[in-house]
Amino acid sequence: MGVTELGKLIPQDARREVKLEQLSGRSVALDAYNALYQFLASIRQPDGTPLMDSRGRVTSHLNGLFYRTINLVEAGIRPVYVFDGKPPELKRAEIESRRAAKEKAREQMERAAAEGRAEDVAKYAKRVIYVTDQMAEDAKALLTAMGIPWVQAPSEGEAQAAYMAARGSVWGAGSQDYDSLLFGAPRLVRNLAVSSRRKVGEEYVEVPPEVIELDKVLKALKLKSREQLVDIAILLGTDYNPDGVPGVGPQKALKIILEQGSLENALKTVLKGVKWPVDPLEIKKIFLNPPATDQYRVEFREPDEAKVLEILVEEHDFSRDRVEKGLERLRRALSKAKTSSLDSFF
DNA sequence: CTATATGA
DNA sequence: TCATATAGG
Repeated sequence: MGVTELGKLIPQDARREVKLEQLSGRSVALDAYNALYQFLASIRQPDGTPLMDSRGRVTSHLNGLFYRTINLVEAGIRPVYVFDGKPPELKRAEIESRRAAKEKAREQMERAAAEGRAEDVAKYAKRVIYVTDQMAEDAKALLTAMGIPWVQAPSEGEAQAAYMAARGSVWGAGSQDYDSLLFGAPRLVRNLAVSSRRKVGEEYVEVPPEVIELDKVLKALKLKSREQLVDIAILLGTDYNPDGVPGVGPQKALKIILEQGSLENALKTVLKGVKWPVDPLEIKKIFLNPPATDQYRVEFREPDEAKVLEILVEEHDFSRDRVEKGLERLRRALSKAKTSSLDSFF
């Protein structure tokens, strides 16, 4: 989810649309949960069923991860996937409320199925998506076999990705959410995919990758610091207070922080009396100083092709032919990157 | 979401 | 070669 409202505040001149190839040679710390969730949401049959192996285990996340990763590497991009750890205590209420919403959607889906309303089944199925621990483990195993680095975050994955970008371990953080900027990533890459066509209603619109720089965002909004951006986000709503402040939208939030200078000041003045589900200053602390580790390595390896085949073909019933083709593309892309003197993967 | 088949 | 439809697991 993240802070969707914040997107409305980020003007066009702080965004830069790019072609995938323009990111060649750059490394990006990708929010793995974000990616897996999207694969699970979109890689489905028309009736809403995800891809599954013969034992009924969902494989949509592996399908998406395999091909997306190959495409990125082919474009010369070095992906590093960052997995979530333990969520902050502050997120507990929101996690519970999401769980409840999914439970409700699951009931609606079952009713629609019983009543033979196929379209509704597909609709509700997309609300009942869980990225399970098993799926994350599957994804890590596949990445390891492909020779692609991944990092286990102590807490929020986006915070870890931002930390890695901030200290120069990677060029940028990749996610659909804007939280990476709040966590201090100097650059956020959104829509990092190849086929960038996305369904909007009945139409398909092109959604190219875009790079958003924190400095440009602050400048465009005339903010003094990331801290003020965090303050605005808290007014708009974050994962820790999803509803934000009632009656405060992007423009008003910006105005309040520009005028008051800080959330602390605003709380004493224009926001006096506002009820918060959790202490807003605790939210601020998480964004400004989130748990992150420096126990990681951004190291690419030769793919273990036999292992990839074992996981995808033998274990999960992928077509051997397709996987071999994918591996060949990966091998070629890596060897190309390896011989290029400008940018070595290894 | 992405690969692949299909057919102008 | 390209756009569009459909399968993938």
